[in-house]
Amino acid sequence: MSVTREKIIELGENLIRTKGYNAFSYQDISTELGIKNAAVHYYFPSKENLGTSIIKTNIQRFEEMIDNMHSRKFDEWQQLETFIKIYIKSHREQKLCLVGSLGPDINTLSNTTKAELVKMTEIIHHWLAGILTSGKMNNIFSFNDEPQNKATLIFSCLVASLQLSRIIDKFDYKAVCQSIIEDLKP
Amino acid sequence: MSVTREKIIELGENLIRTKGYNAFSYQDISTELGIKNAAVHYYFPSKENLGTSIIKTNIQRFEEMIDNMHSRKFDEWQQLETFIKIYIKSHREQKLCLVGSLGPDINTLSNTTKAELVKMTEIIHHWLAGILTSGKMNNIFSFNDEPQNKATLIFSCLVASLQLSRIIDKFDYKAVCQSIIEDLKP
DNA sequence: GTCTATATTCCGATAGAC
DNA sequence: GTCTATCGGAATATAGAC
Repeated sequence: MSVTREKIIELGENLIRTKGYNAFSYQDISTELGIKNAAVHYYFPSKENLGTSIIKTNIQRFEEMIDNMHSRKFDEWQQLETFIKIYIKSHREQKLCLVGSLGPDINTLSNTTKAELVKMTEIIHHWLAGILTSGKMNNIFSFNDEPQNKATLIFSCLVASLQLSRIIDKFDYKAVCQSIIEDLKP
Repeated sequence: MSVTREKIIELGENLIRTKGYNAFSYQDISTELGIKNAAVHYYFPSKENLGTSIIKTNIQRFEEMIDNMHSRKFDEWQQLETFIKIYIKSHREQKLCLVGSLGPDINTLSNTTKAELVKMTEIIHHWLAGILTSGKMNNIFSFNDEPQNKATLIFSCLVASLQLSRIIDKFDYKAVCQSIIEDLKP
């Protein structure tokens, strides 16, 4: 695996999460790397190709995190907090998450890229609903809603609060996260 | 006020809410109207100009709705439900709200357009925090959080659930809205 | 295998016709 | 006042050089 290829994936992801998919160009990436924009096409023939690869990389990273938490026997609270920490980091870096940045552009994505975005979003949503279900069963979490629905509410809050925090002045992202946590306490 | 001008505003708003700001072009609008793309530039010299006007129109519409609810003496529940109905309509039409579609693109907007988006978002957020505050004082709503923070949570849920509903299959948007409402009941 | 020169298309925008 | 012909530039992408 080429180093340039990895750098392109990383730069591309950051560009999507700061400027958006339809606003960044191969030029943005090539300039940063000190090469011509066409060189990027060698690694990723088309933009759709790059977009899909970026999402695939993220899915892989997410699944590795899940595996890691399982092997370390994290309970539901630890898992949720690890997940939320990803968002707090995004907020600190003034970036959106991939779902929140690509989601609004879904109607402009190719079928393969769209399919990958759907896959990623459903994996995260399904995982979140899973820990909410088992956490509720073990009386670690307390809430009335259907876990599926509660997962949607929490996921939505995390995603859109990142978006709002870049718009609204003096936005307290950590307070939002704290509310999500408090709300689940028995 | 020209009819063409109004149609451009309407088409532009729909394009932003379906494809996103950086994905639509003056061509999209002019084709729909059966004119040349340059004709659109007569009404809106630049895209930034059109974007700003679209947001201004939305702010006006929102403020008229608020005034209307006040003059009809809507209580906090009626106001909240009227607000949520806007989102249910957006969901039915498979469109995002303006904040949820323009928000992720904020770093690509001109200063004037950005300022207008900030204004619109803060107006909505501030209004929502307001009815939550008075609703809590009058024991019409029940929640522990700071109203400001609760407003963020609810606003975020509405915004991002629209985004997620276009990605995730069999997404129950009304259930999300119902949860928001249930959660506030005393 | 890695990258550059170059083509093509489309975008936003101006100048000017009616 | 309303719209069209047309420009300059940027975006994605191909063909081919090293």
